[in-house]
Amino acid sequence: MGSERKDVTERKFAAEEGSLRIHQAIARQLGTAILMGVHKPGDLFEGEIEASERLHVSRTAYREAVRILIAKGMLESRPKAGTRVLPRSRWNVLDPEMLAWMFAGEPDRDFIRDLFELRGVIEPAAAEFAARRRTDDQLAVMTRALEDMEKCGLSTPEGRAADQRFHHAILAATHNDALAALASSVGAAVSWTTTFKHRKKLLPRDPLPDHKAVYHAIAARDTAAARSTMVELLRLALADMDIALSEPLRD
Amino acid sequence: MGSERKDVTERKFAAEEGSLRIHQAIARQLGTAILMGVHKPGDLFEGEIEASERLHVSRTAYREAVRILIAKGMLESRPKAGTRVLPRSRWNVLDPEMLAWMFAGEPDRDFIRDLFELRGVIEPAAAEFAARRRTDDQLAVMTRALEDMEKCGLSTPEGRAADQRFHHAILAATHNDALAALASSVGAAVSWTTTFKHRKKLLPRDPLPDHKAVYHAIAARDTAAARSTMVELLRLALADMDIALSEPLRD
DNA sequence: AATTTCTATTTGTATGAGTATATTGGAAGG
DNA sequence: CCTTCCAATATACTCATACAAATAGAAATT
Repeated sequence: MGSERKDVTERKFAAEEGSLRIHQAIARQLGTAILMGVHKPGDLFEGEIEASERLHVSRTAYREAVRILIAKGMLESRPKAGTRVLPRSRWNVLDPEMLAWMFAGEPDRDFIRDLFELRGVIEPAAAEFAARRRTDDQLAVMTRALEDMEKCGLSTPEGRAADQRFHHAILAATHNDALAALASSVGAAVSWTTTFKHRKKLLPRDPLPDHKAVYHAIAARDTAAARSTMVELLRLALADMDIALSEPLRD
Repeated sequence: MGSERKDVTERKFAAEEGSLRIHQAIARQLGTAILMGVHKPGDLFEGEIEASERLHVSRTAYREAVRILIAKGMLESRPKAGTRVLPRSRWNVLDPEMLAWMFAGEPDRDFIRDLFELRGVIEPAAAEFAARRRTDDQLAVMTRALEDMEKCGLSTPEGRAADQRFHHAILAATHNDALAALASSVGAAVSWTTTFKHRKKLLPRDPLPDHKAVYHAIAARDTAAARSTMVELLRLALADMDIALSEPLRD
């Protein structure tokens, strides 16, 4: 009975980090380790038996975790050759789960810059499409998101969630599944913006005016204004991030 | 011994569709079924035992396949609740493997249109960044890709591969991992362009001039020209696709 | 030196038993 | 009659073990 109890606590420990299923917990653990550079591209993993024993999980659970990471382009595995980390260029860095893993740890400043640059490419165009194609329902979602932002403020989790909902709604309103798939990437960038701002304690400029300008342009189906107001919103958001100060954009 | 032999043939059959491991084959089979609408969002899958028996594979293999699809955002599974198809908005439609599955079957015209629109957003900006940041090595890759395109022509698989390499090299030359991660998506769109052209037998306008114009702009580090030539390249590519004719762009 | 064959190692697949968890229906309480 | 709570139950999840397949690398052969 003592040993049974020990097993249970060990399992709970393994799954700790957020009450995930074990394979998910292991995938996350390995995934973040890779993202943080503990395992570099080209590195060979230990064998399945050793690895699963060291992590106190069954081989089944460990293998399912590896399958997840393979599906995200981080690993490859072949009999006799073992499982090794793929080059960064093969990683699906825009995968929502992967972005969440990055977001949990200390963010890679270079990648944040990349994400922001992606935002700069995607969102103005998205705003333009949204102004042209949005339905009234989609506009209503933006309305509510903006109201929540105003009510809660960006210092609360609810307010930040509303901010993400607003940008998400714009991408959804493009009626383009490929663009909409980038919602999590854009959302991650949005999230990091406020996080950085908060960390630096530079008490925030009110971001609502920029958002409202975009909103009104989309509501009025004014494509040119939608693009330009979004560009302005991004310019201000970028200015808010100390990344813009400490590392004044390459080129 | 007879039964052993039967087992072997059955397994080989299950894995057929390209000498993949069984879990990969099942993942692909289920994935394409979902993409083709056989299983719609919200649909519940049969239980693990039934499913694995029907497919003549072990629960282990079936479960690993499901893990892959969950990692790509297509499924979700919880004890007692079963495993069900997630709404389309959750699918990672830009995942390279998923694009390959789409590409194998009859393509969804709407999604091709979406992909092309994404190209129109991404590639002009990417060309501009590439003109600014490309290294000589990266330019050399483009040079060779262009040579191969010229040598082989777009009617050969080698030529088409070279076409993709060219566009890939541009994204790589942006030095932006987030943009580079979209290479497979852009590549899929590129690939479909020539496929469609070929299918309609409208014997191809020579695409080399457009490509060379972009190339020279990037070589000369002329950002404005890089953008404008890429826009022109995309305009012509779009015009080539009968999608542009039969379904004359929404809006 | 190049080619082929062998073999040892590693992942892949199968099976069965047992656990954990969330849903659902029903009982207790309002 | 409606709401809240609880327990029964179906389902995925985890584990342990055994065996099969594949392949990288060594060894033998030409």
